[in-house]
Order: sequence, then C-alpha cells, then structure tokens
Amino acid sequence: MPIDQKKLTEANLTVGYVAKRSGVKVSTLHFYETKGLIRSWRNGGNQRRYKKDVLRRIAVIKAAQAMGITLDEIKQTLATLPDQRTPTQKDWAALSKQWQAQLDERIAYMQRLRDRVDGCIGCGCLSMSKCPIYNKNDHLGENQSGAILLERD
Amino acid sequence: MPIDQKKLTEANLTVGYVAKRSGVKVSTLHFYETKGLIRSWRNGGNQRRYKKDVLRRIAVIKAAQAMGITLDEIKQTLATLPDQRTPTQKDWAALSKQWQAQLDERIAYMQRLRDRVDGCIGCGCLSMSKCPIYNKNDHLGENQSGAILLERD
DNA sequence: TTAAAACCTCAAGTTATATTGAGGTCAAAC
DNA sequence: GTTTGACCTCAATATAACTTGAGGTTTTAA
Repeated sequence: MPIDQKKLTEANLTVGYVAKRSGVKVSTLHFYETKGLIRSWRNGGNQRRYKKDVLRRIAVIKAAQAMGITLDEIKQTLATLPDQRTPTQKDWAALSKQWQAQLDERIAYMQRLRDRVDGCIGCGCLSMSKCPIYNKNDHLGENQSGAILLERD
Repeated sequence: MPIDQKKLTEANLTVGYVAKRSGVKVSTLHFYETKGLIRSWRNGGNQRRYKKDVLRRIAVIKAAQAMGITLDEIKQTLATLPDQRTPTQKDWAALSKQWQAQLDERIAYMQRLRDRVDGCIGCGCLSMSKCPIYNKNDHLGENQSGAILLERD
C-alpha cells in the first residue's frame, strides 16, 4: 500500500496541525491528553498522531467550557461517546442534549438573577428571603455559603 | 461617654461577627481587605473593626461573582461608590445598574449558545460560520482563540 | 485572674486550567 | 547530509480566589 493511500485512510493528524485547526496551543493538547479528554497514538519517532474526530472533540470541549462546564464534567460526558468506533452525528447530538439542559438551567438562573438584582442590591432592605443569589436552594454551585440575612444599615 | 453609647453610634463590627453575618470566612474578609474590596480600622489591640455597610459590600461582591464578574472588575465598580460617606440606596442602585447590562449581555450570549448548540455540536458539519461559540466577535472573554473552522470528518 | 475564644501576621498550600522553558530528538527541505 | 522547524518530556510558573497553619497577642467570661 503506498504511503499516500495510508495517509488518506487513516488521517494521521500531527499535533501542530490539530493545534492550528482547532485554535488551541500544542501544550493544551498535551494537557487535554493527560486529562483524558482526547487521545492520540504515536508514530515511529514517538510523535503524537490524531484521528480527525479529535477536532470535533476539541470544538465540543470549548463549547462546553463556554457554557460553564468544567473539564472534569466534560470528561465524564465525553466518556459516554462510543469507545471503539468514531462517533456519529447521533452520538454528538446526544452529547449536546445532555448539555442543553444544563445550559437551560444556567440561563434560567441568570434570568432570575437579573430579575432580582435591583431588588437585592438596589433596594433599601437587602432582605434576602426572595433573592436567588442568597437562597441556598437556588444557586449553581459556585456559592455554597447558604442563606445570608442582612438587616437595614 | 459610656462605652455602650460609643458602640451604638459607631457600629464597630468585629471580623468574627461580620463573617458570621455575611456567610464568608474570616480569612476571606482578610483576603478581600488585602484586595481593596472592603475596609476596616483597628481598635487598640490591633483588631479589625467594620462599619455596618461592609455587610452590603460583601453581599454585593457575592452577587457580582454569581454573575461571573471577577474580583478585579468588582473592585473597579465598587470604587465608584462614595469614599467619604456611607453609600446610600441610590449609590447601590447605580452599582446594580452597571452590572445589569453585563448580566443582560451574558444572558443573551448564553441564549445564543443554547439556540445554536444543536446546530453546532449536533449537526453533521460543525461549520462555525454562524456559531456564537467560535465567532470571535461574539464571545464573552473566556475564549480568545478566535474563529475556528472545522471541516467534515 | 486565668483559661478559652477570638484575633493577629505572614507564608505556604489548594484547585482549575493552562503556559513556559530547558534540554534533547525527529523530520522535512535545501 | 545538514540545518531548521516540529516534536518530545518533565518541571516550574501563572492566575484567580481562597484556605490552612504556625506562632503569637488580645478579649471575654467564669
């Protein structure tokens, strides 16, 4: 089998190429690999080679990060992709569905935050009973402090 | 002047009290002070004392953080509060107005993200031309990588 | 008055998400 | 064949936002 043929069928992408195409640095690809977010194999000279679908994985990682999802969570969700075969469009759609709900929740949270922010910060009382910021049943994880009660000052 | 009187008029809050009332740790109050987010004075024994409005400052800091605003940005906005007098309700309302716009922007961004996430991740092309995630004129600062173009895989 | 609780400072540690650099190897172009 | 750019590993550094701990002082309450 000629070399060209081999290249065509296996799509060995170098780390530099993947970096350029995906817009992340080579060091980030190394980092993602140590974190188990992407995979590569090595050529004869110990250099990384990637399948084309790594580009979509990276796109998905970046999209999920923009949604506020941590790399650990992203890793867990990516783990639901098929291990043996290249993911299909359906596989990716299933992923996006998982995140859609989180995104909806986050948007709803931000909207509650917006609707109340004047009432909470701008008003004279700062009573937190109705406020999404300080209601411990209504936060998004960043704020574990629970309810905070403030009196007039 | 009796001591009680002094306490009543000056509202010397101890760091422990402020911590308990605001729901943050004493170490966090120290930290915020080194960062210039809150202020205190010292009593005879070098212990911190606070005015009551520190409680609102902390509430505001926490609210802003929940909106995704960094401490540096919060510091800048808090710096627009009056320096000499205790901030009034109007002062606080002006603050919240500054953040309202940022919050609106962030919500709009998340909504665009949601509206496109299926199209971007779930679809077969991953062409990024219409996608808010990869459009460098439409991000929120976390993602400096600029436009990323991906082809079919 | 004395013991416990609260406070002080300053340095180091923590987590997440990477980036940078040193020292060395591999591959591609001339 | 040699030079140059791409790649390798591993350790250190960076940033944000805190937390922890050691060693010592002050306040409070019995």
